Amino acid sequence: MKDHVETEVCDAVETHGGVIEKVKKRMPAEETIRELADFYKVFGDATRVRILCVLLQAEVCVCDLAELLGMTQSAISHQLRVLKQMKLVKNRREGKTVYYSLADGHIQTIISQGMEHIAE
Amino acid sequence: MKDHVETEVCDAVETHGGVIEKVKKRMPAEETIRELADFYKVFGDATRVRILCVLLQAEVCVCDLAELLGMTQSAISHQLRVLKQMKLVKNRREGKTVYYSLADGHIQTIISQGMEHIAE
DNA sequence: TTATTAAATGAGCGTATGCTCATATGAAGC
DNA sequence: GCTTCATATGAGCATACGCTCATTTAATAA
Repeated sequence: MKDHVETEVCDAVETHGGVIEKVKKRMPAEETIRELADFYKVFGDATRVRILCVLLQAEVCVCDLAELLGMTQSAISHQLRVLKQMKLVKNRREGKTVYYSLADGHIQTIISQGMEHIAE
Repeated sequence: MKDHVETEVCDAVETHGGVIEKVKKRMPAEETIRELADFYKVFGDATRVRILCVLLQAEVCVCDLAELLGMTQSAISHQLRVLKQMKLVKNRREGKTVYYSLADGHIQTIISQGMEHIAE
């Protein structure tokens, strides 16, 4: 394995090189992929999914979320911040209370899509 | 407001208790949510997304993937294991070479869905 | 058998992540 | 002003994760 610089390709089939070039050309931009991964990362935590499942049903305040999910207000608040940064939820203030709701209709679709897969 | 034991709910609006009960009843099972989060977690890493993007286009072997993505064979192999455990990819052996491909048509849909969202 | 090549895997390490705890902010009432 | 209640946020910590490196497994060929 010391032939030429950036080649670690097995030589089982000679055509690999050609396939590699073709695939490379059609790959999404690195930035796009990174954003996509960051987006899905948000769904990759049970607490956040649970929050989204609640918001799928109703607009609720932080303390209700904490009660519903049996978690600390602080923990919920931290996660809501993540969800908001990724534009998955929005909020509105009413006096001392802050109400959160889904920011986007896609979210329902995305969750359903995942459900379908795990249902096999 | 000290009506029942596990109440940490704010009393901004009296109806919260009712909403909480309703939402609770319609929540997916904990196990389902955990599985869903684990499923999306797999998409939450740029390397794995890149691998999936490659496999979206062609069936390739491990060393081709490593070459394509400019990464170690070991790193790729570790990630392929994760993808396989989650049933996102399947493989077939041909001599010394192992070819990987997508295990499921859903994956295309899921990636597209994410792309749509980040495109805003 | 031994050698070679592709892939898989375990250990270890540095970083990221999700929580807790304490504190800060913001809004209402006194 | 001060107090209370709902929420936000920073620090710290324990765990999870993704890579590297070394080694092992698997298949072929000599």
